[in-house]
Amino acid sequence: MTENTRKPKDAKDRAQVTIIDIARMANVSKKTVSRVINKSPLVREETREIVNKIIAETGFTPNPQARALAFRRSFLIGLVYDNPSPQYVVNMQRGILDALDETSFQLVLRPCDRADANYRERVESFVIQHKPYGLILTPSVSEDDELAAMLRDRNCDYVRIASVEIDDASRMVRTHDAQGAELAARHLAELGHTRIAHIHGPNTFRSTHERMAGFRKGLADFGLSLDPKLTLEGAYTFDSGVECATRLLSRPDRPTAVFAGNDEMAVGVYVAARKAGLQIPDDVSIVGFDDTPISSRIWPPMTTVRSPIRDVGRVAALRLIQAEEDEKTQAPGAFALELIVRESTQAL
Amino acid sequence: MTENTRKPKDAKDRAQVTIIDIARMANVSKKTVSRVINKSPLVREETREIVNKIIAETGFTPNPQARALAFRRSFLIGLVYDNPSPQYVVNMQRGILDALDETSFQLVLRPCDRADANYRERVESFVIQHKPYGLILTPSVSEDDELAAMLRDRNCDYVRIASVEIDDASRMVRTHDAQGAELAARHLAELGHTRIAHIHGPNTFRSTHERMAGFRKGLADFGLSLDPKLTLEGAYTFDSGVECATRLLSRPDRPTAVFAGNDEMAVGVYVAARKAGLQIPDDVSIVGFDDTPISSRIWPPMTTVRSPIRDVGRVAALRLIQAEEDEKTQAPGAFALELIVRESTQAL
DNA sequence: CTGAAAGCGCTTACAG
DNA sequence: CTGAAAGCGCTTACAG
Repeated sequence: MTENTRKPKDAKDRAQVTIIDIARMANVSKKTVSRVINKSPLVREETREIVNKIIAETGFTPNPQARALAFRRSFLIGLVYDNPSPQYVVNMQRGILDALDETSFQLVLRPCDRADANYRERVESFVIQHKPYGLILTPSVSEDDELAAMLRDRNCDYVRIASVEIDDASRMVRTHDAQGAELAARHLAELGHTRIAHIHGPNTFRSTHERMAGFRKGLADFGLSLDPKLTLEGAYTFDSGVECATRLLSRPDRPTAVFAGNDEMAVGVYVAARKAGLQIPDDVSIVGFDDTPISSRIWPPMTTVRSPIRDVGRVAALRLIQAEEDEKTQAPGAFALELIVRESTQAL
Repeated sequence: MTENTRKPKDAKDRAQVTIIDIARMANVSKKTVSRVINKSPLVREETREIVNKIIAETGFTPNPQARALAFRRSFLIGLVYDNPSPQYVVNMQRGILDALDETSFQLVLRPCDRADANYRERVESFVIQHKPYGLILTPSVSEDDELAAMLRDRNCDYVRIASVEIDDASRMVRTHDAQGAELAARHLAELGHTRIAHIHGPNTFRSTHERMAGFRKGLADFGLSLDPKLTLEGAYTFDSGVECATRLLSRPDRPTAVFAGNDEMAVGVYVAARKAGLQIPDDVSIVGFDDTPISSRIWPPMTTVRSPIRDVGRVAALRLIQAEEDEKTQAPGAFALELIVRESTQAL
């Protein structure tokens, strides 16, 4: 092996080990090394072992820039999001990073703004320029069929996270929002509430309708229904939660329970309740959605629907980076939600 | 120009425009185009204009993978963080993305865990493999001199965000934590508080000592000092805030005000106060640090020290991507903090 | 199952 | 100020 030693290119002997070095040491062509790296089946098992051994010994890792150039595809996974809740984004990032850890894929952030008329073009430019390995789309951008069509057209792999099946199963990771909202409804009904308000998200979001439909279904099981006068459209933001709740709680027939479409708005309901001099849960029960950290930090701790966002992110990333064969042994493509009962709800 | 038209490589005529196409159209060598792209001064102004015009017309953008391979340096900016507060991370990301928007730099996430014995090696592997254009280090990893030394050794550019000058000015973005904490102390002293508790961060963090020193100084201006019995070490986490505050608030000589080293812990103080049956701010005033979103969402809204994290992120990113000449006209390398007075503090 | 040639789209080092 | 050659470290397409 000493005869293969190359003169170091700099004083610190940090000349990068390349596929050529490995090829020389293994007495094969660099193409064969490339085949081993890319797990091609067209390599004799014995050859593969020799090459892998040398790769392990030298600590060689292929240069991602060179691979990207030759592959015409980079090793970046783009997270495309347009989400009012920072916590959702952070949890999603964690899940994706869980999956990318120890791989040579990198997570790249692509926030966007659906209100921006050029937002699809911006994503498209990114795709054209950086040729990401794949994109993960979170609600509500995940619901944009035009965006998805553009990506297919551009031959860019993607996974859509959504509460409804809006694409091929292989390109979807689903969260069963309706079922989660149903749990919330049943919980409130079981506690004896009948005058129940719902502050939902923007009508342009699929999740809004999913959650509302599930909530309705849960109520219906107890012979209850959603009073239109107690059903308000929020914006999934804290401020909109405060505003809607202020209106609801000042009504003469004030609701005894409020189900908010996400935690951000639910926290807004807390503040509106306090400002109105109401006690939680004595005067009003509150249920949120997402189980973001704030729900357990606020007082009283909030009953909410847990969406396993981190798991969702992990599975979405695995979808993109795993070979098709592995995919069969893989995690589920849909996640059930669970109700986390804390202290913001109580029997009437 | 028609004679330069190349046969499209695929049906959709999406063969990428390359530097060669531009060179042909401009009647120069590709090297000259390269010089224009890289803003080399060694190009005649007239030539530069012609080339730039054609670049603009064709919408050409140089392939980042090819550039990275040739440059031996990628266009990725890595955010290296090990921070207990998700909000800090999100705000930092936003600021960095503000700066990278419309450039061809991409933000890549590199969370790490200082408790992991191999954490420096992990960062090092990333640097060796991906050759990032630069790294942004946030507290507390930014305080690790060994990490910085490794990066210098590896010729990897970086910016450290910290509350004290621990590196060359060009590699630092500072937040004046001490000065911010001083504002908090003066505020509480002016309100007439004298039995003031402080829950600080881990002793291993520089920010802990900066904030504590500033707080002490502010108190001293009013002839007050920090009682060691009312000074507890937290972990910058919500749970540690609850725990420390529970101990403080159950003392016979219960403090009338608590200054927490960050918002996360301050929110823990809220919960401990409520559990102890105390009213905020009537029974106890609370001041946090960071002005993360939760501080304005919680009830009563929290008085806290605002750290312009997003701005800090933006400036840190600009430091990395701007040419040296631009740097002179650039934003400041240090940020003052401000006290946001809300409703969690009141006169004794 | 394996390899030699050409190429991915840029930049460096050298020459003029 | 400009360019021809070689190279960055891989993979594709082809051949055997």
